[in-house]
Amino acid sequence: MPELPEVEVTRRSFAQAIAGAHIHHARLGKPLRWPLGCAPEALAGRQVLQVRRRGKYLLVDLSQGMLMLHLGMSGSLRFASTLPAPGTHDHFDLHTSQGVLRLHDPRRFGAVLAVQGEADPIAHKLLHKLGMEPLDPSSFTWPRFTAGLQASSSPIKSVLLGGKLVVGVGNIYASEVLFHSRIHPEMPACAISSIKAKRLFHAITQVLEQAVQHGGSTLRDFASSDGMPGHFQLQALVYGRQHQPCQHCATPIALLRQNQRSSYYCPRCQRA
DNA sequence: CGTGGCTCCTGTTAGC
DNA sequence: TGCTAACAGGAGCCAC
Repeated sequence: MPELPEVEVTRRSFAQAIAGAHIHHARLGKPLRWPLGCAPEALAGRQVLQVRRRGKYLLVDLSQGMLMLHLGMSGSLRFASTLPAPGTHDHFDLHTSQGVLRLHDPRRFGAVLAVQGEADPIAHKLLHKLGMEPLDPSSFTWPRFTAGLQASSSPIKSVLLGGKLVVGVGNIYASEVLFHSRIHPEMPACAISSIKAKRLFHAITQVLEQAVQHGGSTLRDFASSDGMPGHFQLQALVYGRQHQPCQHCATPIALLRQNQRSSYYCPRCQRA
């Protein structure tokens, strides 16, 4: 379900409420992408310190070690003082002194990992290769961005989705951001002009930031952890709009497949 | 070593 | 209307 804005909105919706909570017990449902890494009983007694985010991972710091949560394609979190009995797609519950944190994930591409910390081999393997944080100006800088583009001959759409240069841009926002910067999705990253690269750099920040501010959603079924649905203020300009007129030039939006993912673009505004 | 394809799983939708 | 097939917001892994 989630790209960076949805993950960040989810984080903000329960980070304060869960901070300081003591874990009573944890419950697992069906297997997720990876095993938890410890017996659920081993989490009892630990305290939740804070919730951070790295890329699309949520990092729940505990008094001992941390939990890494990933929502995959279809995951969502709820945090409430009480929740109904778990349904078929509720695969992780963390009962605490301040409420229950629940992962709902029909497709089960998501994950909950109990690790020692960021230096833990498993955590390190997943986190160390992640690219720049687009909403952190000290991480996401123009020199690094343009150097990264120069270093790859892959199509720009693949580079954005790859997460090695910048994290958090998923399939929807990749199309949106390329439309905003008027770059064809198949353009090799290293062939993008400096002008267009600069537009892309700013579009990534602006589009993601705006999405966070508006409650996170071009997504159909997104809801934050308090159950509030996304507002849909943020209409996608190209994603999912094949055949519909481009908002700038009225040319029908086109669809192409790259690495088994759909890319939507305006063939006129985003000429190669 | 960079790159692209495959894979995990279930629910929804498009097309016949 | 009903069945089937294609497709869906991610990303690690493994062949080239």
